[in-house]
Amino acid sequence: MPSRAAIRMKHPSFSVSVTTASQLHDAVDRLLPLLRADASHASAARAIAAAVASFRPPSTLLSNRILHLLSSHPATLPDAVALLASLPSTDVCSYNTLVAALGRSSRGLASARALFDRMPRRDHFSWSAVISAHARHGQPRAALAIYRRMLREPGSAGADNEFTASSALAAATAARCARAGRELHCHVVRRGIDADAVVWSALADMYAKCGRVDDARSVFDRMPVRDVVSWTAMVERYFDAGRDGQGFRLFVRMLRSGIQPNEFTYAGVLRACAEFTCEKLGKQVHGRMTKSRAGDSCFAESALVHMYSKYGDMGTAVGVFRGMPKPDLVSWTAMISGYAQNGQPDEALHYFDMLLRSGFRPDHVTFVGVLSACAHAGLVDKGLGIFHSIKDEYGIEHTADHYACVIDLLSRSGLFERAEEMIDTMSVKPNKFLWASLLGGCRIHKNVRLAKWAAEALFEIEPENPATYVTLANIYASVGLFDEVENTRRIMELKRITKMPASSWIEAGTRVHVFLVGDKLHPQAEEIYALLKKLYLKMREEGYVADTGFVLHDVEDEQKQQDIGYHSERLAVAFGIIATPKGAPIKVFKNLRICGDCHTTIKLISKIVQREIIVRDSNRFHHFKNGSCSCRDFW
DNA sequence: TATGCAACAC
Repeated sequence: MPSRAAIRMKHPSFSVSVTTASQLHDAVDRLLPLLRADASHASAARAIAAAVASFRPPSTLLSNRILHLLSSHPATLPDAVALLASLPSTDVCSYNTLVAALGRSSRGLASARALFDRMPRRDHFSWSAVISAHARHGQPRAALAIYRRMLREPGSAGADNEFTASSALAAATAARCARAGRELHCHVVRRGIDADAVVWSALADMYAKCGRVDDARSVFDRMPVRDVVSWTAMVERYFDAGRDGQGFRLFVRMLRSGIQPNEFTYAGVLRACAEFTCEKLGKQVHGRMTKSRAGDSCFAESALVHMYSKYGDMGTAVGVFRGMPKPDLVSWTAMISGYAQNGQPDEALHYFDMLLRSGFRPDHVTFVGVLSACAHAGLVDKGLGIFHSIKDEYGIEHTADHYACVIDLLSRSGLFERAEEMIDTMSVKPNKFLWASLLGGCRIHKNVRLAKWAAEALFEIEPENPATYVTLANIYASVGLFDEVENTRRIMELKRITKMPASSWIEAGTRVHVFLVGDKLHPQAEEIYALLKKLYLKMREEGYVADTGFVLHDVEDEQKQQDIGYHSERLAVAFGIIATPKGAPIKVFKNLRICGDCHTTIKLISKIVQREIIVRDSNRFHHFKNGSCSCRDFW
């Protein structure tokens, strides 16, 4: 006699009417993907679960299916746990499903472990699930210990396969433990489970993330099979190591090998294009992505939004965003941060409002974007209001990054007492961004006392960073404390800290042209210098006087003007005027922060030559147009 | 059940 029950239910997006077991199976199949995507189907799942519970005689198969269904969303996980406890007999599979589901979130980790320990019998599936759960949620050492326990345990020999090995490798990777990784490498070779693409991928990734990119590459080269994951991972690791040339070359080889990049590949390559400012390449990759299915993914498209923001091209960024059928929180956040960095705080706040109206819950990264928009715009009250709402309204704990944004906001606006008070009373440890923000504010407002405090904290955190010394020296120079300037320089020399040379670059034609201060190496150097001279004459007619407070050395004024007159960003801008068509915008990138006098000068140049000039320095964009800058001189 | 995983601030 087959089991029978009558279920009839109607939910907004799910209605079902079943009487037989096979119809019930179908219903579970339909409901599973719905519930996975959306908690609103939880009640439908519970209703089906209740119906199955009343089946007579009880069916183990059906119970397992329901267990599977309830495990597929965090909202119904507790129901799954209760169901498992109520079942008269449970097989390994039911346990496994639940251990894996619990282990997906860090909150469920402890319960997953407890359940795993209670299991009467375990197979490779159970071990693998519990090892990777620990590796994923910050307990990689525990994961490795569980793997070792597995190897010791009698009767678990069959569990030592490619699944458990790759879970253990992921744990070694997360622990950044090359020693454990090497041991695992030997182990898989000895056991002969090294014919699997996933194991090889995990091996290569382990070496790369432990800082041995070349070892990773030699593993990669020896792989018997390479799939899209192995290629993507290897390309990514080159980018992580700052070896962009090798990364891009490997990406091209991947394409030539006929491997179709997926959304992860594209996202990674686009991020690298943004980071290494390869605008032409980025656009080519965009074009290629659009033609492939991977281009429809939110994942890849958010990376596009981010990339165009980093190029200072918010027009294209917003175009990509509007074309997205279903932007997610990351996409929205990318838009907000993009507008913030490009000096359009009103747009950033507008997008924040729209995000809220679309029903998204902002996360801590979203707030970094929103707060930095307020900071760049000097919106003190608005920014402080949002800062407090993070905790009071959204129940998110303030992170050190949030504090850094607010300190940025206060100190840019010269509100040093409030900044000091906040630093003294904040609930988390100030990070380097916070101190760097304070130092930056002190630079604007020439606050020597707090600058010393910030610099000292930075010397503790990152003693090797030349930027701290240079900024501090510039602050001393700006108030005429030249003994202190000399002192700072001496300390730098003593500690053998060398300034990162300032450089600017611009893409023109098929090349990237790089300039250093006073650089005459460019083939068109003569033309560039002649143009600058001509521009300076025009500027002087308009009453411009060089602001020499920004030069580090205490030298004769005339010499200062010489140095400042040929800063790398000016050379690049001048070259841009020569090398790009009349009226076209000029886009320059600089590795350090733009100098104050260059800022003034480029404003004037934008007016004289009637061109939009975009300068992206180490921390934000300046859009110069007709004599003014998008940052409203507030930087 | 295992590998690769987008957005943030100086």
